[in-house]
Amino acid sequence: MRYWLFKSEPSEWSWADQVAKGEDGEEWDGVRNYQARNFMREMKLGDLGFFYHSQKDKEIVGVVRICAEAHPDSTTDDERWDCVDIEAVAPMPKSVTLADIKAHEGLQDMPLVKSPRLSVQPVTKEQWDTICEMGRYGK
DNA sequence: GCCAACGTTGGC
DNA sequence: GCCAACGTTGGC
Repeated sequence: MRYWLFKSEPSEWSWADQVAKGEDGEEWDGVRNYQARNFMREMKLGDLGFFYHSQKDKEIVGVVRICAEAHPDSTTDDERWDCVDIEAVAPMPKSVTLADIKAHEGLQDMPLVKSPRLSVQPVTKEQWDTICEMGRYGK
């Protein structure tokens, strides 16, 4: 099982939009970046991810699960682009802000901090556990 | 195949 | 709203 982070601008696609989709999930489409695509190709059914709001909020607001592995992006005919489907699992009881992450020992190496523009990123088990604790995301 | 130009993203 | 960083595109 691996962990990931999905970044979205809330005005484009927010956590509320994701939750509204329920168990059907939604394509994480529109990604036109090779690194991000490659990460999506590595994702397995059941992997978990953080849902991050960029721009105004800059915080992790919820947890999602991969509910379909990589398949062609339906928003383009360009066969280079694949995407996965994700479904909302639960909100973060306490959202974890970018400032929190930057201030926290051991989290400064996250791509979120180092490569803020990468829209899909891997998260290590240690980082995952730390952030869950910060967000009071329980077992 | 290189590299300059351009567009986009996202933090501040 | 600005600007820096980065990735992609396209001309050569």
